[in-house]
Amino acid sequence: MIDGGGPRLGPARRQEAIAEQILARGDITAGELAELFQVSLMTIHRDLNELERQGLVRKLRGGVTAQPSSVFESNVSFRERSMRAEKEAIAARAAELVEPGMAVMLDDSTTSLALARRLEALAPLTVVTNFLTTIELVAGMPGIRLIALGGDYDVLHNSFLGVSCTDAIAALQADLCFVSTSAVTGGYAYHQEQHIVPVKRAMLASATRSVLLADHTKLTRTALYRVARLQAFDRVIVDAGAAPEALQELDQLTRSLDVAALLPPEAP
Amino acid sequence: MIDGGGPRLGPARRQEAIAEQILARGDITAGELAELFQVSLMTIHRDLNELERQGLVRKLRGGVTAQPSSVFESNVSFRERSMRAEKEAIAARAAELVEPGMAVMLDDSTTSLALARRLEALAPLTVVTNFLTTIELVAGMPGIRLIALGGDYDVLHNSFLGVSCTDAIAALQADLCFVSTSAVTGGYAYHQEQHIVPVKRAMLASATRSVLLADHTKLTRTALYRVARLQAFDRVIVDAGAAPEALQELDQLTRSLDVAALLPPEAP
DNA sequence: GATAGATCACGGTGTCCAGTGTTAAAAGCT
DNA sequence: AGCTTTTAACACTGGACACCGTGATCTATC
Repeated sequence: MIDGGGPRLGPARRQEAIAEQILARGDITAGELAELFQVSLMTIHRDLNELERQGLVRKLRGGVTAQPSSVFESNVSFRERSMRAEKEAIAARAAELVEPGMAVMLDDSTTSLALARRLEALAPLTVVTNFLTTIELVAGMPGIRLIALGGDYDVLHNSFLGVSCTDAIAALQADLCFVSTSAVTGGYAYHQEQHIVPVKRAMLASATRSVLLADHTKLTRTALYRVARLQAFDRVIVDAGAAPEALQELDQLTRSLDVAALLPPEAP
Repeated sequence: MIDGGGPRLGPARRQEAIAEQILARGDITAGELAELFQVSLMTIHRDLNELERQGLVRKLRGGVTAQPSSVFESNVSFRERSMRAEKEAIAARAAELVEPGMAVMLDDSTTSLALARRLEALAPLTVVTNFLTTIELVAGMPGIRLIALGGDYDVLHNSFLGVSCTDAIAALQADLCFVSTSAVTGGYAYHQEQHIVPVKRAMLASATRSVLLADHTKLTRTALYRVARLQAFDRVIVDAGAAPEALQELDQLTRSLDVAALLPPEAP
């Protein structure tokens, strides 16, 4: 009983809820979903097509099943909406490290994106990134010099990767680089996807100082590919939602740990 | 007497007309413009701020004057609207040279952009470009692999330039590259701006075959910086609006000339 | 300081488009 | 074939946003 006749959700929210429902139950029919969310069958089909395109579910005649992959690296717009407060808190703290005149490097994470939004106030600044979303954002900021990192375009992350990208990074030297990974455990930062790893490593190598950004959910997770030791980062920033024991352990393993307090919810 | 009480123009059109007016007269007051275009003073000021941001005019107290630069390299959205039919004709002809499976390189010109719009139908394909507008467009095309060329972001062209860009180009090899320049005269292709030149040259060097795209207005114009000999291009495509004698002369100077007939105006 | 010019802040208005439903046609299954 | 599920096509709608004007406020120039 997820939805007891509550207010209509936007399509994005509804698709999340549908995915959740499918992930939990394993499978379901389109008709059930239509009933559950009080929308037409057509709308459900459209949602399912979208979720299938994202690789989260499989449609078959008569219903839909969860994609049997254990990997769950969701797409940009989804990641963008989750942990928003935590990301903002981390971004705010990260912004304190940036001073006018610096060249900062940002990776293709939504946490970095949150940081990018705060950079206009710190102009003049040079921003280097391989994240198309950030590129489009920063391109509109007066006073900020933008250097884009090219490479093979990756739909899922909306960013540029591959050899061209790492080569381009190697030819630069930034004052400060901000990187986020999908998991942080046992003194190492991990990432779910292999092809992202060399890019993040190249960024670390081409920056004078580097900072790891990780919301607290990353601390209890694990992922397949090792990116770097935590000691490789000059600083690690997490939000205050983490368990005390996790923070304590982390503090032992990092050169400098920063716990960002959650900000009061903004009043638009 | 530009506007005799005709229908209200959209802001873009009006700003063009204002620029034209200023370019012709040298200077004018905000009040006169408000009267001329039948809009409020505030709107005129907003238009003038925009034109000033684009570097076309200079505002001073009591009026506005033309920017004394002879250069008139207008911005993307302006270029996009001019010579539309010609660009489409050229793009259509250029698309005939592209075959599925190829890797094609596109420069930061609106003519190339028109070509990019036609590429989805020719998938699978690899597209390489430094033009942010094209990047955003192609990123949404399934079946097309996109390789972005990074570099220093240039607001005016909405593209990436500089050493990082030429380096990235040099590391690649495309089957076919499409380039456009601001002027074509006396056996050479010229461009108005210095920092664009190395990028176009790098593209020529990194492509097996190269094509120059030029609408007929380029043939009677000239620009400061020499990009390359016309002989350096395997093919030159112009639209049918060119003067016969100009075409004849051009034919002598190019390896292979292609005159694209204007398409019938599309019926949306 | 007086005045004309420029900007700011707010609210109104029209347009555009994402999102949705309906109906009809197509495609699978039994 | 007969049914169900899925897709295609079209029209509607509500909200977002661009655009513009009005009046108040700020600023330069005399």
